[in-house]
Amino acid sequence: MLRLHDTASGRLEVVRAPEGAPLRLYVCGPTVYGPPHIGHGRQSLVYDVLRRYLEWTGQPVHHVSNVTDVDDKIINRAGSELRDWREIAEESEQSWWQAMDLMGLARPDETPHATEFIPGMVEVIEQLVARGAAYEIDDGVYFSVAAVPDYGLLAHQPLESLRSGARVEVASGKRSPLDFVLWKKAKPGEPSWPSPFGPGRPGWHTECVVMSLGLLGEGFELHGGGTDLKFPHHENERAQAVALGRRFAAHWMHHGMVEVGGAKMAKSIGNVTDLGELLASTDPRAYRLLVLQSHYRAPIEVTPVQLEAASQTLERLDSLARRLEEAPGGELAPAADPGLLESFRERMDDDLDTPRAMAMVFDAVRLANALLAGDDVAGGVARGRQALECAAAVGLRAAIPAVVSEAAAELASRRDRARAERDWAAADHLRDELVALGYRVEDTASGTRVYR
RNA sequence: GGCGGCGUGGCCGAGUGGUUCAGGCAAGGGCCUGCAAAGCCCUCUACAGCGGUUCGAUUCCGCUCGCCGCCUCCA
Repeated sequence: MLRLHDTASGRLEVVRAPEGAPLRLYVCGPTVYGPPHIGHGRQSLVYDVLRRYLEWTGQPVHHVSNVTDVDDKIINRAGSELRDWREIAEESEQSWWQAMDLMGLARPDETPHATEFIPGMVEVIEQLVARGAAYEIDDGVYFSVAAVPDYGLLAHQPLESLRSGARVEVASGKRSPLDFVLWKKAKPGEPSWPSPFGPGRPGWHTECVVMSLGLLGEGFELHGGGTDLKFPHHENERAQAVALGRRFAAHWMHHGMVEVGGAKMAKSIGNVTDLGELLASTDPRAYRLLVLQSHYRAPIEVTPVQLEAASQTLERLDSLARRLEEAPGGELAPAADPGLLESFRERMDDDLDTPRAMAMVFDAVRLANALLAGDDVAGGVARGRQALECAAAVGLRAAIPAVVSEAAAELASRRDRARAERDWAAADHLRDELVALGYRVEDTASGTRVYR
């Protein structure tokens, strides 16, 4: 039974779908105005892990994640590059999915685009105006936070204290500095859609309300996103739903930021590492492992040193997989002792304690290796398979050794013959040849093992 | 100013009121091996500081110092 830290209550809460139904998960996706950075990568990994884990336990998931494809940032970039805003959005989204595929992420079941839901958003805005929760002024339609008695629930601050800290300028006509724009009236040259308030485009906070409720339904189980979205984005989503009289997310989860030298990585600060860059230079699994080795709510540093350490760790997983593949009688290994799988689930169910879960996995890896090296091969295989299964449950797959070329296989068997004849010079020479071909060479009880 | 979080061994990074432990990386020693690689074993015994509670605190409470996040766009 999964329990997660719920941002709304501040406590661990059981997150559960109705019997037999998929667990409905909504995650705030990217605004596509540039290539994804490693912070986006972490986010996608966190929810990929959650989703895979749930599915592994037999709980299906209905995962929706939006794509904000119309927004000031996109429009501004289009303006400065003298290009069509749609082109920016499309190309940025492409690079997004490219990176996600490279990371081995299961795509969300649905990826709604803001521009596809504008009529629905206009409808919601009209309803909010009709209910007195929104008002129109010169430049747009604004939501009145005063209309929601428990505004500040996610921020854990009363309206008054949020207002006193507000750094945002009071737009002319806004009733409260915290009021936020629902509909932006178009200026000349800006993309626009028709509405009763004149041509314009929606503000950012409305799309997620319309898409999540529309695609998942009221009271969907879980809404996620970066901790920086708690306020105001998620607060404002929720405020709209409340003002509409609709049940919104039952639970909220927020993941921590990627930091650089202790400071949040953000495009606005300029300390951003491109995700594509990282994936080009590292085994993408290393980033997944790095994410798994820290808790999702904690901030993480992603440095070359850490990625290198993670890659080394991965090598333990991969070498175990090679060993299992060759273990004599592996097919006859006894059924896995459920002990590890049970404790693994316990750790995961406790607010996705992936660091401890991973510690258990690597503990099991070590134990499996010890058994395999000793006289309990069957036990080692069973234990090893458990370890690999747990890793796979969170999307971490041991590398499947590349198919060895005929030439390499020939070199390997010649080396075995040389070794049998104790012709070490020839054996070492053959090993060098294999290495030159890009293979790694290990000796095993059954002879030379080559892999890439 | 308000709200929230953090400070752990050479590095990263978990966790807990008390016997033995996170885990990984790195380092050193050993085993195995013709050598190497992989693997296994051992070593490296830390919890910012100061008080308090307690039979006992890294873990609870208070204070101090340092750092960070949110309150504006942001994953």
